[in-house]
Amino acid sequence: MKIQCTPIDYDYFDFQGKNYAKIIGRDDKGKKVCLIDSCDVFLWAILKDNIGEKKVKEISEKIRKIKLSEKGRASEVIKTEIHNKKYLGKNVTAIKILITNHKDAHSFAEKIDFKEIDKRREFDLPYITRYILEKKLKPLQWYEIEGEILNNSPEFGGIDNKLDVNICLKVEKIKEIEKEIYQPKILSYDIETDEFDIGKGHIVMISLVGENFKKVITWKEKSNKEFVEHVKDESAMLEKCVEYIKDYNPDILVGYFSDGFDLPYLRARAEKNHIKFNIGADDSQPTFTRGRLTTGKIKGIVHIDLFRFIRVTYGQYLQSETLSLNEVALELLGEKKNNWIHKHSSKINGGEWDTYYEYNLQDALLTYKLMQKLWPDFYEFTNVIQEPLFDISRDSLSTQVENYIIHHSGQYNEIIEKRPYNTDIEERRSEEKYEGAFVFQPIPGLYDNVVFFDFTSMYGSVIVTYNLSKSTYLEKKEKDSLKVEMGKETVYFSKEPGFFSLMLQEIIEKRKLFKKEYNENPNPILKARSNAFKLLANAAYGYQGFFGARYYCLKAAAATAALARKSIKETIEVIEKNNNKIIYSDTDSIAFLQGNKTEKDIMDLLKKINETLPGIMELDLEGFYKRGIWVSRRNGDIGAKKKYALIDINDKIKIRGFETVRRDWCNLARETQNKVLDLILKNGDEKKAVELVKEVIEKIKKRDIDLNKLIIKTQLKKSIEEYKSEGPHVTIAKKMREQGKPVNIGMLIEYYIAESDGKKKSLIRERAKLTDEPGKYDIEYYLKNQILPAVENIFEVFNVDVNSLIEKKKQTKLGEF
DNA sequence: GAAGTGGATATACC
DNA sequence: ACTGGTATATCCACTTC
Repeated sequence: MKIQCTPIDYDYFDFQGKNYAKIIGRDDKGKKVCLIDSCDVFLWAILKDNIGEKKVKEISEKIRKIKLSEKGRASEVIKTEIHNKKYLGKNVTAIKILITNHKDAHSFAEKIDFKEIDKRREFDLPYITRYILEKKLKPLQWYEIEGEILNNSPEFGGIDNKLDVNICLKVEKIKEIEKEIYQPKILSYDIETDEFDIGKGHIVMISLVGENFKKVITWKEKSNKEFVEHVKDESAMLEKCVEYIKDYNPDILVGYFSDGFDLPYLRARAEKNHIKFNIGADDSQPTFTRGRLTTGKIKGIVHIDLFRFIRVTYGQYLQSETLSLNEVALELLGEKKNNWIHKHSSKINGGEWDTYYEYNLQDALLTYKLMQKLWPDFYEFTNVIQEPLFDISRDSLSTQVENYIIHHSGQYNEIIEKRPYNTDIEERRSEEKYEGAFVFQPIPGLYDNVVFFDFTSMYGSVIVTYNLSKSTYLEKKEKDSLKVEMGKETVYFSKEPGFFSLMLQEIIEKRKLFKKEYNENPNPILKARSNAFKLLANAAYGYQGFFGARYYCLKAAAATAALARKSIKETIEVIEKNNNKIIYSDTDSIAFLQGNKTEKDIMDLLKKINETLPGIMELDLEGFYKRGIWVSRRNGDIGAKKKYALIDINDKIKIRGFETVRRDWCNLARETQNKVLDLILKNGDEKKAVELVKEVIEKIKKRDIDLNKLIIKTQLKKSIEEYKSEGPHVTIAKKMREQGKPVNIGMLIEYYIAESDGKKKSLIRERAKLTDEPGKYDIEYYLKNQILPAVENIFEVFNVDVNSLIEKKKQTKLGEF
């Protein structure tokens, strides 16, 4: 039997003491297939230097005879092979130890403690990773698979009988083929419940959205809406839901925050109703792994929680202030959630139910559309990193970088470094922080004609150019090595290119290539591809300084920062020597005055600098700006770093660091500051802006401001009990909890500051009120703690004291009484 | 009980 | 605990006089 198919979900099982991969995929006709396959499982024993050939063979033989019997499983070494490998860039002799069961790799590693053995490695690779590496059956690519059909076969304990797939194949031959990018079958889901705590209240309705498929299943009010299906009770609703999912037979079941809410809730209610939520391809129920975050897994279907993917890998490129479904959908799709204020189902009137059903359906619809929109990104990440979609959608950035390394180490014949033990992690975490980026101390002022240069992928380029990594780090000075001075300390790196730098070089080159291709031919796939490489390039530096990394090397991270500092300072000097005044610089960018130079002069300067830059270091023109403003810090009179605003030739404004871009300031302060910056940058003076601020002050005093504009939003970053210092948002979170409102870690807590009602209340938190709590906003607070701080330093640039505006008015006002 | 200071906290920049 | 360091600013908690 020969089929064409693409692997989607990877799982594995044990049969008669051996491991087998169980892969769910689709064939070219859209049928669900299951592939059963196995691969060599092994670990490496790396020998110490200068062990004679004979001795190596002897040890190899000794290892060959090791047997284990653990957890009722007899396991043994199948064979051993002697190889010339590389480990951290050095040539080593290593014994490849093939064993019967992957789960015993750790135990074997512990048993191999001969004195001639230096290190044991690759006992900690997950089986699926090992399988993909060995068989090169990469997720979402296309293959021609030859194999034996399992049909009612007793082999593997009759596994094919238990699986809801069209074909079950025992793999014999794998051949990669070219085909179009796979478009998965997606089903999205969303639930509405009476209570927020998992499983506490009833599930009122479940919505499902797929291609030409929209459903809301409910046991509450009947409806004439064609998409609403009414059943008799919660239990029947859950069973109907299972039926629809099985019927639709998706590759991907997607929700928004579904790891933390929808899926565990469904599972909990099924349990309460004594039924099975058996949506797995083998009729199993979803399972949950309890880490810091709950993760919901379904056999044979890739469960994706879009929120998680967006938060770790995608969020940094979004403008949205929260990563709520509403905001993300608005930004990426231009669509919103429907309006609905959550109520217990007992408090909903008959006529309101249709609104509720539509609201629920819209959420699933948005989730479905978002999944489609982000599919190119999921696909490209999977393609580049080569781990299964399930992991790609949840892994942290460091893990993504690490998996990229693992799946590309073969090119370098490298034995993969081990994961750090807890003792290693403890030690790493206790290491002193190193000096990071250079930030130029700006002088407050309004500047005309500002030019911005920046380095492309600066840290990545530094790592590649200077070859900075764990494998190239030298314990002591060697001849022809690179010397890096970092304050008191001096470190050395080999000039022999290391595999980490080579890999990163490839990543940066591909990023440049795909970016260029995208610019010539803009399409979502090229954008996603370029983005995937950009993300890896940017994360590689942080990875080397991350305590959990296999290829952790704090010295390399410190040297990267040191050489980046050196590089930017030297570039600053060149620009200064060209008679251009430096205004600002942060990490990889430099702002300076164009002065009397033409744009061509500036481009020539850029070209000249690039000619002298080493390796793959590259300086780019970020832009020409008509005007820019830098202000002073609120306490102290020096210029504030990381805070400036620019206007370009097309009157487009770019704001960095100001309150305008901070979500923990009330909208009135943000809007006012934004308008002030706009007026100043456009007009080149402050006069109109002063008038504007006066008006706002008057409005506040007259209580003419809508409360919505005064709401302050602060994120609850940990549980209420963990706070040592109780800020206003924590007090409000406490109140919300008392009122039975949902309070979760990560939530934005909303409140406003009210006038104290009689008793003296010196603390701000004592005056903080919930948005729906009646009260009068505190005029003084909003003037002195919101509006003034937001504009004071901007006007200071023009020697205008806004403080006096408030005080003066206040006196006249007092005089009136 | 006001004033000053350091710590805790949140958020942004790159 | 789940990439790094640099920086601003608020509000609380505590000390001091």
